[in-house]
Amino acid sequence: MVRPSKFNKEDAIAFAMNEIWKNGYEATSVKALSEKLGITRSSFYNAFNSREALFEQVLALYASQSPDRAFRTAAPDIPVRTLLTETFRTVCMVRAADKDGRGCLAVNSVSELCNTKSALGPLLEKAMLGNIARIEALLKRGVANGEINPKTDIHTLALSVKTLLVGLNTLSKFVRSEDELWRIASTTLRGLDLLEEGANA
Amino acid sequence: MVRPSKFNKEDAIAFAMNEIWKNGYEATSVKALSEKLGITRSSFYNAFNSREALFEQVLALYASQSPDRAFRTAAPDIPVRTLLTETFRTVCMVRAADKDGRGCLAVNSVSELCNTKSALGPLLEKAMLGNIARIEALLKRGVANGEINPKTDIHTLALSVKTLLVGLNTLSKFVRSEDELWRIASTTLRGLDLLEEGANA
DNA sequence: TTCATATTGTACATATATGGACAATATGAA
DNA sequence: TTCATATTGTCCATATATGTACAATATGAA
Repeated sequence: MVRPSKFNKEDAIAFAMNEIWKNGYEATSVKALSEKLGITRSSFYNAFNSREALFEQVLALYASQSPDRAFRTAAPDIPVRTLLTETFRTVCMVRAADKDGRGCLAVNSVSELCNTKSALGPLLEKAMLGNIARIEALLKRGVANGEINPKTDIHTLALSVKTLLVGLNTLSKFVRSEDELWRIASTTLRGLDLLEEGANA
Repeated sequence: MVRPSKFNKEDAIAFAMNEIWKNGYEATSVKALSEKLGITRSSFYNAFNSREALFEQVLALYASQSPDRAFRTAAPDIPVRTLLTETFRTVCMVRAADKDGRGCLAVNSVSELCNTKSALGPLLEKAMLGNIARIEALLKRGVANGEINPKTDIHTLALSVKTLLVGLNTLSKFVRSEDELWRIASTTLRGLDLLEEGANA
C-alpha cells in the first residue's frame, strides 16, 4: 500500500542511543547519524522530525534499560535495603563492564544540556526529578513497612541516594574498577543506613 | 615595539570560561566566542592556537576559583572535618547562588567529554584524579593528627567524598535550593563520619 | 625616521550543520 | 493494472565549523 521503509525505526533509535551515549548529544549530528544508519537525512527527518525529537525517544529507551530501572519496576514486596543494595551493585557492575566507560547517558546529558540554550534541558530535568520521586516513594514504603525509622527526613534521604547514584555514574568514567566503585557505593549507603549488610558488603 | 593587542588575554579566558560554563564546550564555537569578544578569529587563533588549547587555560582558571579550591589551598592546621564541612557548605551556597544553575564547569566537562572522541578527555580525567588525590592527602593528614580512625579505608573515603561533591554539583543544576543541597551534603558527610557538627548542621 | 615585530584583517580552503521543497519510487490493495 | 500513499533521493537554502595563509598595520625603540 505504501513504499516500505528502508530501515527499522527501533533499531535506529537504539543505534542513535549508543552514538549519543558514546560521544554526547552535541557531537552527534543528524548527518553523521544518517550516514552510519545508511539512510539519507531526508529519511531521518521524515522518521524523527528533528534531532531533539529523536533524543526524546532515545532517552525513553535508555530509561527502560538503565541499571537503576529497578527503582521503577521492582516488586513492592522486596525489602527496601535489598533493592537499593542490589541496584547499586548492578550499577557498579554495569558501569565497570562498559569497556568504553560511557557512564550514564542521562547524567551525561543533564551535565551537557541542563540550563544551557538547549530545549532538552527541561526534559532532562523532569526525568531527574521523576527519578528522585521514585526513590522517595520507595523509601516511604520502607517507613510504612517499619524497615526505616519514621523520624527520617525521607526527601533528603532520597536526594542523597540520587546524589550518590549520579556521582557514581560520573566517577565511573575515570574510576574503572568495579571493586572501587562498589566500595564507594557501599560505604556511602552504609553511612545513610541503607545498606543491606551481607555477602556483598 | 610591536603592534599592541586589541584585547586582554586574561579577560578573554575569563569570558570564555563563562561561555563554556553556561553552554558547554561543544556548543561554544570559536566563531561565536570571537564575535562576542569583538575580535576576529584570526586574533583568536593567534592568541590561543586552538579551541582545545584555550580550554586548557579555561580549566586552570576555573580550578583556581572553584568553591572546592580549599582542598588544595587550605592551611594545614585546620581540622579536617572543619575544612570538609565548610567547603561543602560553600559549594552549596555558591551553586544555589548561581542564577543560571550552571553547576560545576569541570564536572559538566567530564560528563560531556571524558571517553568521547575529544582530545580533552585525558586532561579532564587527570584533573579529577588530582582532586581525589588531594582529598586523600587531606584525610591522611586527619589520620596522622588522630582526627580520623586509623583503621579507615582512606582511599575509599576520598572517592566517596569526591562522589558526593560531583553528585552535588550535578544535582545543583535542578535542585536550586541551598537548604536542600546542604541537607544532602550534611546527611552524607555525617554518614561518612566527616561532618563537623555545629551551628551549620 | 626607520625598523623590527606581533597583531590584525581579509581571503582561502574545506567541511559540516539543520532543515525544507518536491519529484521519483516502491509497494499492496482495489 | 491502476491507484493511493509513505518513503526516498536530490537539490536548495543558509549558516556555521576549524584552521591556514599572508599582507597590512600599529607601535615603541633605536
